[in-house]
Amino acid sequence: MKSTVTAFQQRVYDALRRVPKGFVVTYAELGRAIGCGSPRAIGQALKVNPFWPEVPCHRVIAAGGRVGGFQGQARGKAVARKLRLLNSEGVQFECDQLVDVKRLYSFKRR
DNA sequence: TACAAGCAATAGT
DNA sequence: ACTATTGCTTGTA
Repeated sequence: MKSTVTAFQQRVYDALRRVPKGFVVTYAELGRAIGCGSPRAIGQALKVNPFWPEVPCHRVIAAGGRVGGFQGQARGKAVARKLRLLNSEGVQFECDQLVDVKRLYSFKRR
């Protein structure tokens, strides 16, 4: 199978690459950055993630500071690994929730 | 080409 | 807590 990267995925990866290390971004913000109102589409694109680890999908979290899912698992070890990765980058989580909301990155359009 | 099903969510009730 | 909505991808006919 050939990895078919669509324009939408390109946008998602491009926006995600803009996120600096130690920061996280929510599906809503990311979707807003690429002009998409459906975070599920983003999850679909991140699930394939042909640009790993260049595209840090583990930096994408759900709204409200929740963790969300990872690698196709909305709950499980994969999510625990995601928390561990983020914790290693300086983002602290507690009870599957973001501790420092300031770690949330916002896409500023200008 | 057309239709149907699925996905790491969010918002509203 | 549950249901409805939403945008995109993939597979089958």
